[in-house]
Amino acid sequence: MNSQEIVEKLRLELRRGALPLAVLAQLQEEHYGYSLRRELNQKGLEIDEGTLYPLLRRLEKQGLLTSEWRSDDKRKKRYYRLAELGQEVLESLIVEWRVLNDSIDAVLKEKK
Amino acid sequence: MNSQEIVEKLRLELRRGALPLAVLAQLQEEHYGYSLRRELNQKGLEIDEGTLYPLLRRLEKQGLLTSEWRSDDKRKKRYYRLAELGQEVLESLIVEWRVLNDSIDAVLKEKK
DNA sequence: CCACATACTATGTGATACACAGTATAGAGA
DNA sequence: TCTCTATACTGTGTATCACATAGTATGTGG
Repeated sequence: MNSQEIVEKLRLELRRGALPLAVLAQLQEEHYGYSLRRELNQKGLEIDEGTLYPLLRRLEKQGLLTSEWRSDDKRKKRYYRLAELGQEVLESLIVEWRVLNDSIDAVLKEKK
Repeated sequence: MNSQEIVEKLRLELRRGALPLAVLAQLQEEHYGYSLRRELNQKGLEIDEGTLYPLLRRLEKQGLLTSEWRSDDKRKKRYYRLAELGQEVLESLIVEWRVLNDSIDAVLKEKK
């Protein structure tokens, strides 16, 4: 395994944990899977379909999201938005994110 | 599963990806496992022994760290420090960390 | 009419943090 | 001396989850 591959793998791990946070935060506005993916992509968070859809189902199963099949134009889409529980969880997660950031900053500050 | 448990699980996932980054960054100074753990704990990054030691071995196996058994005082300890490859990887990871931060900030900024 | 974007589903795999348990030494206080 | 705690590391099993890959199906522009 070369250095490039190692970095790539660590990069994936790094993003992995941040995905639920990003998804929850983004779903303060209603989105369907595809538009959510586009939105996150634009903000620099590439997320595979095979990652996003199961994640959405998982978060819904946990009661953090609600969803609804609708056909606004012609196609049927599953629209997701943050549930009340999701809002609470999101707020806690944001706090955790800040804490984590401070910790990492503390480690990086020393020598960098 | 209640809201508390969900948050806790997501929190773990969040930190998970950041651990290699923190470990690599901290090992710009030499440390043995125990002192490394103490150091990270102080900075707010609690890391289990069962997580840290395997992680160290993995990073060494990938050539990012070098280690050496030594008995400075009485006890024998395995001292770790960043290898040259580790330095490169660390620098890339820091860049990725900043990118991720910007992305998350972009998502959070909208409504929070 | 056909290539492409859209929109979602399904399955298998590999990586890995953590739980839990175990081994062993050193130092301090009773 | 005995025991307790901190130190220091190893080993095994499990659950979770992102990703790879493939498949289904519909709308749209040329």
